Amino acid sequence: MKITSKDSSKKDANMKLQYYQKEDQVLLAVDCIIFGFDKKDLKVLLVKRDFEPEKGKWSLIGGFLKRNENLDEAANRVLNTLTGIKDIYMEQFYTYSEIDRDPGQRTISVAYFALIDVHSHQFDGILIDGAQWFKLNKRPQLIFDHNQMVQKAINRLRRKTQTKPIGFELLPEKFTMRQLQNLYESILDCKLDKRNFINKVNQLDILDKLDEKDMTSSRKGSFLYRFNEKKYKEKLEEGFNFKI
Amino acid sequence: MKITSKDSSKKDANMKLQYYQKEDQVLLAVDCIIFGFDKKDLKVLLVKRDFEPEKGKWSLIGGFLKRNENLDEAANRVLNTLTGIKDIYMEQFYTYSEIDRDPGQRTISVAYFALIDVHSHQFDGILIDGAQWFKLNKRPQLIFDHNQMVQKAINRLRRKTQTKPIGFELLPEKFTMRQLQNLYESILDCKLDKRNFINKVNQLDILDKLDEKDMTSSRKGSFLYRFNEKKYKEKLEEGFNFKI
DNA sequence: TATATTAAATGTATTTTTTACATTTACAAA
DNA sequence: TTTGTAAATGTAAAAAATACATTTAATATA
Repeated sequence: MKITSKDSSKKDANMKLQYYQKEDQVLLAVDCIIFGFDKKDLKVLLVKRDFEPEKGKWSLIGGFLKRNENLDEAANRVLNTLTGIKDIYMEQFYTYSEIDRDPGQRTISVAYFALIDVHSHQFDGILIDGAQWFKLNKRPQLIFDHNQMVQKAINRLRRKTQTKPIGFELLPEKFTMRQLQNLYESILDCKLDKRNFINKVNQLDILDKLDEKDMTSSRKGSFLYRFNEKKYKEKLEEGFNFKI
Repeated sequence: MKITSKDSSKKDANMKLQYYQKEDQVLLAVDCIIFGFDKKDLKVLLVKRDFEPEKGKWSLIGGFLKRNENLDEAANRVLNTLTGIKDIYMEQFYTYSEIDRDPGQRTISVAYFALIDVHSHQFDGILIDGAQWFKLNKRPQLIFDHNQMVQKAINRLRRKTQTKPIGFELLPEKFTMRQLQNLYESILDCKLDKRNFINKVNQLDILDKLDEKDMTSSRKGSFLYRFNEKKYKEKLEEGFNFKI
């Protein structure tokens, strides 16, 4: 019975092949640039590759697309399998297709970037073997075209965080203004004026100021804020534009 | 001899397959959103599909990636084969991978948008059978996820033309200020103030004002301008940012 | 050759946004 | 109670964006 069912599924697959039979097929991979933010530094999660070719070298987290999933699903599966992480912000940004980009075999790779809160509980210590966080400007050389991918991801992140409120994905749910400023300073790689930054963020009017304070950074303590997504979406409908 | 040579090339192909043998392979397509600008209207070039499935319906121009080319090459080849157009501005922007997006067979499609000068000589009359320009807001329903692709391409075009001087790709080499303004008005779908627009463009200081006038639009005639790419690139190096 | 017509060309005052910048405050630790 | 430390706060100046009306150059026509 099992064999029969396998056969019939194969037949289905074959029937679907009727239209474009003569075309070349290729391997499709996904690679993920995983960004994290720790104190004042933007970081990227890399792994030591544990299979050939280029075994032992630093690499992005990646894997192959399977027949029964779309690319977003593949990216999430790969990420989850290799790191245990799930339900995080992820976005496809470019597809790499140079013929010899992967010496193992002709492979086209669709690159994603992901944003995670490094201090979230799903992380607590558990980084898989061979995975390591690197400060962006201290990252090692990567295999294939992965360096290029990281650079393009940084550019995209830089652009997008200025017009969409995705930066909050890199922070804990509750954060101080100073943390938010540090985040933007590290992403944009520049110094920002403290007062102007706070004024600007307050004008956006999409954060809730909490009654809690973070006491780790000073005697006085600094108020915690939380991104109010509902409010943001309401304002969007009214034509509001996020802009840092 | 021919057979031998074929065999050996097959062997080479097989040798390359050693690393990722068990992974699924898929068809990779490219689809092109070709934008043109005519008088006051942004347009898109569509074709009546002449093969199954969905034969006879309106579609983007597309084709399959071949083993011996990268995606940019595929996009250019497909465009050239189907329309005769070559050497134009083209940019990859998103990869579509829903499992049933193409009922013919599982196909992942990498979408490109292209910008052309509708009045350039390589066009002179010769539009292939079944191809037709449509005003953006009067375009027909398209097959598969092509409507989605066009919408995303428009968004990308809108964003990018505001920060990069790619709009000129849609105009003839020499153009009037009014044509340039019409172009931006149609891309951004809004009215712009004539004097402010001219002032802003002049401040950018990347156009050459020619001694020629275009006499078709008025008795007085209006001066022709030309984008000075060299000047633009020099200014870029000095930290200049294009912004309309 | 004078007149009419049409779109092109031009500048400024006002408003809004961005920038630069220094003092006081709240709390914990000594 | 004093001290040290980062947090909190507001305003004036500069720059950028906006709103807006008249004159001009050329052809066509009377």
